[in-house]
Amino acid sequence: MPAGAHLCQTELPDNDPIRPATFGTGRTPAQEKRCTRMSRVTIKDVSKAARVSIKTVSRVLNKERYVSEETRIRVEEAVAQLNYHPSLAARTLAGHRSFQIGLIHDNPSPFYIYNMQAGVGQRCRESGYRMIVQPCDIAAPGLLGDIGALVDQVQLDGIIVTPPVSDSVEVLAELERRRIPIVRVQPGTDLTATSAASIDNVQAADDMTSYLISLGHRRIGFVSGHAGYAASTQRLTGYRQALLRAGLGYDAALVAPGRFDFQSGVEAAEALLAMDHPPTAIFASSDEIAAGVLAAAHRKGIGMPRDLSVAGFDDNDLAQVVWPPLTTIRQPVHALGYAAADLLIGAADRIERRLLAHELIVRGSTSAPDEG
Amino acid sequence: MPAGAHLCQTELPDNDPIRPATFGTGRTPAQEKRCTRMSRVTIKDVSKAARVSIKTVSRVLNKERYVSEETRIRVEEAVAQLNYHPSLAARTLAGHRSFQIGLIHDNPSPFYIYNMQAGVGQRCRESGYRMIVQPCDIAAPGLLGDIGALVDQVQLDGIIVTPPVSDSVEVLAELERRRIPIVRVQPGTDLTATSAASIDNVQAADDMTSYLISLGHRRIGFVSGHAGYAASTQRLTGYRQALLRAGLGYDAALVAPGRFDFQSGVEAAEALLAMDHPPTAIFASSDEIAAGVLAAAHRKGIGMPRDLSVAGFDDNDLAQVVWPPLTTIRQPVHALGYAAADLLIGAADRIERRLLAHELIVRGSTSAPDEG
DNA sequence: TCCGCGTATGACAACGTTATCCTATAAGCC
DNA sequence: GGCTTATAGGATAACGTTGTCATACGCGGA
Repeated sequence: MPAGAHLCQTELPDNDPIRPATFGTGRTPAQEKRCTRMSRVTIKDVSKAARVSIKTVSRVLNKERYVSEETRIRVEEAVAQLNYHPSLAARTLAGHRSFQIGLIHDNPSPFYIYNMQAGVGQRCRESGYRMIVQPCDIAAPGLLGDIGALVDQVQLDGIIVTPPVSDSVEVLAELERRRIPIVRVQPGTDLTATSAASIDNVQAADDMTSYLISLGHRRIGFVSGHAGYAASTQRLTGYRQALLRAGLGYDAALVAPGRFDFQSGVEAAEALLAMDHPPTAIFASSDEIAAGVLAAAHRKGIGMPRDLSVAGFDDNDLAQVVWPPLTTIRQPVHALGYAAADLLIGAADRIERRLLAHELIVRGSTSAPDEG
Repeated sequence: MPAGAHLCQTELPDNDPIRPATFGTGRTPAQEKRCTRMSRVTIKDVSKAARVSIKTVSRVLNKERYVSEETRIRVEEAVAQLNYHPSLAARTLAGHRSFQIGLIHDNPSPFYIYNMQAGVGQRCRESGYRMIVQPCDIAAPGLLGDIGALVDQVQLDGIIVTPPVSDSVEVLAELERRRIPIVRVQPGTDLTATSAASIDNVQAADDMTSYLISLGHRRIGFVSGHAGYAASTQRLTGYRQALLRAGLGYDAALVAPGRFDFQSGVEAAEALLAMDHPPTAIFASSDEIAAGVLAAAHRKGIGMPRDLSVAGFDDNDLAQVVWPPLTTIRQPVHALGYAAADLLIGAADRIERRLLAHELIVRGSTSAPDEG
């Protein structure tokens, strides 16, 4: 895949009489260089055009001090005129910044990844950084090696880790050994170890549960998320906390295990709805799970929200697409990504935690329970 | 964000008596280097450990010829033992390859992006490439400049462009000026201009339409995709072609404009179902649109599939989540991404077109029309 | 006048690889 | 034996930036 391999065709004809096959080319290295026409515009070209040294061009590019207004303008004009873009590789090699940050994820939700990337990408663009996305499998044996290789090879300026990788102590240790700035999204453990961007999952689950209680529900089922995620535990905690505060008591039989996906929602709903005293409302730990609950209820011919209220968590695209549309908690995923990138790029080197606001979104999937 | 700024603390105490503040350090550059403990493992360290020259190490890393088995093993052992990872920046600067490929998209479907990235990412990992993801806005004024900057700065080895950017002549021209290998996903125009990975949209839409006809439907509505996408036109062509072949005739009144999203499906369905002679089946150009059609039909109390059959296109997660689950065309998005990356990394420099197979998936949203 | 200091600029050595050229050895052939 | 050829490996110059240090100038104060 040598991109420019064919560019120099015309310069050295094979039968060049000056060049006997057994000896050198008879040219100085400078002459040899390469076909100049297509070659890259470098800082040298800019420095010539602006009649300054390359160091001065470098100073302008990096907004360093001690450059006169007049010189700065001359350099900037040359840059624009030549359409010059500095080589990231050279900057990385010479300086100690690569202008690249990594985004590591092993997350089954396309919505989450998509919005996270959009947020990170936006912040990157604002400061001329590049985003290297590395999907991974948290259970794969080579995970640590892969991540280490990424950091070492690319010389990342920082790295963003999303759940559930954000709570892997092995990954965290591997990154810390490399002294690279880390930002975790929604970490559940070691909250002071790194910078982080989060929402308050406990409070959010409490809000939703309280809302269902306020509608008049007394038996509220809960479908938890995947075991490896801190958010799963936190949301369960919020659910329980709201029940206890309302004096309703916590019944473990009303809690079904889920895995943040549709199928687990179907299975959990089938189990909950088969109980002698089925719940009048089910609070699912994600919109995907809630969609599964809806499907299971549809299949049983249960009218919603009249005979069963269903609530989700996330407010991704799914929430408005299913029928009935989901009452859910809006999680600001785009803003989480933006904040995470900002903690790497914009914030100083210190550890900081950003807590973003969630929001209760009421749609058609919940109502007061039917009397009878 | 200087990652390693604090690493050298212990080496040069401020009151170092050997170093008067006004003069140099009195050390040779080599001594000055930096604290060796934390510094990067380089090819030099490997060459020392393996007792060969750095060039030989380079040869082993790049699998070049003329290295004896014995030497190769010694080098590989040293690499493993030192946990050496070559600097991408240095390789890029010195060689003609950056081992990075770009993925450009402006696509509203998280599912599409997610699977595309997974496919591209998998192929990249297999060959040690990195994937730089650049979301963009095809209508933004700075688009061309952004893409040019990406290619120039990072010195990408190749670039993958997904719809609708894959049909932007401006973007294509900008990339071709830079002589960078391009692979387009699902291009609709200039098919011989670049390598490409596609499915046969016309045939797929024909397949679905023919299937609906085979069920007994005679009035089949169609909701098209967004105007800027080649796939929109192609799918409409397939729909029309199947109708004409079956002798049913093409009725433009049965075609409603859509935009590949849920809301446009709702609007299109409302229009189609308000006709005097509403269609007995609606073929939507995407699963998102189909979900909108389902929602609109639910709202009108229409029983599905009994009173209305609905078909989608893509077979993304949505198709199994909505009620009833969608009959749709499976588009191998992951495989498209893998193929696209493979065309850059694995294939020679020539232009090649890969056509991947689609599949008709029958689920509960379609049936024979109700007689009456 | 001389020194010191802040500002503005340049020369040149890194940075860690690959590419080019060169040398050394061993094998094969006349 | 001498020549060529294939194999193996080294020395050194790029690559395009940033970092370090040196230098030049102008100005205020001793």
